[in-house]
Amino acid sequence: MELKAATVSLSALGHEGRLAIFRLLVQAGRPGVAAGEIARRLAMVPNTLSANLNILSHAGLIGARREGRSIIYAADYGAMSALLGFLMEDCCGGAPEICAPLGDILAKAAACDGTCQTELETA
Amino acid sequence: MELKAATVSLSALGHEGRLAIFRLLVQAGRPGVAAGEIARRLAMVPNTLSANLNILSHAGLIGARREGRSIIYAADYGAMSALLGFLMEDCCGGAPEICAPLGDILAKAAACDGTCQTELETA
DNA sequence: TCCATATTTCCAATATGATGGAAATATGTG
DNA sequence: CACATATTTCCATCATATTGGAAATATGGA
Repeated sequence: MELKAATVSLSALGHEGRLAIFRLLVQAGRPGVAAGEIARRLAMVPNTLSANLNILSHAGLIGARREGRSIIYAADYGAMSALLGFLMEDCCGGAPEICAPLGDILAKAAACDGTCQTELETA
Repeated sequence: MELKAATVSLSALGHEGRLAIFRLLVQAGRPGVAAGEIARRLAMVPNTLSANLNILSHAGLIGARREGRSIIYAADYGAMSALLGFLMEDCCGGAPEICAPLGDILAKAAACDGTCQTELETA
């Protein structure tokens, strides 16, 4: 990933509504969530939601598929991974003790065993 | 970390110049880099740089200390860790196989043994 | 075909962010 | 104190993002 693409992704996430949408989809997993359901859960006006979904989608952070009358959105975990990797590239100038805890926390989150939420909260 | 704070951090990073600054500091490690040195390396006009450093600082992503005539900026690895953790909170709805690779990549980055750059590039 | 549901597109008003020149402040030096 | 260096603040301009109402499009069902 290069700088420009990362900028697009981060600025897409740098918006309260879009970040809420993205997190909802990250937590929802592969099945994803229909646009209408997102609007209901986050209390968003349909057109605003649509614009924001479009921005996230254009940034590559989420994907969409049609299912009957609904359009289902889902997080793109590969894009998310690339983005986080980019942020941590050459992290801390080779001093492991600085950024090791960072990896620890994230490894726990990736374990996805149900305990990761509380462990993250306390971190 | 709550939604609003994460939004501030992400939108601070969602800008080409600021993201370049932040990565430079993340790679520089704890010693940090003087403002003037950042300006030189990234070819930025002093006042624009100052404004952007201020935004990153206000978002908590970087810290500053004065050293003689210079002001030295350094990445705040704790804030970075909290931000990445927030993005991955309750990741993927409990399906480890989806976001496990994400943790793998980041664990490698956190290892900081000098090989992490190439490993990240290929990921 | 007609209607209901789901989502997007169009549009205009408003707000927020980015930029750089010039001046101001702070520190160190002779 | 006078001067050079380092960085910030002030300010005005310009560009971009956000918003929601209303209309348009797409799908499925009677």
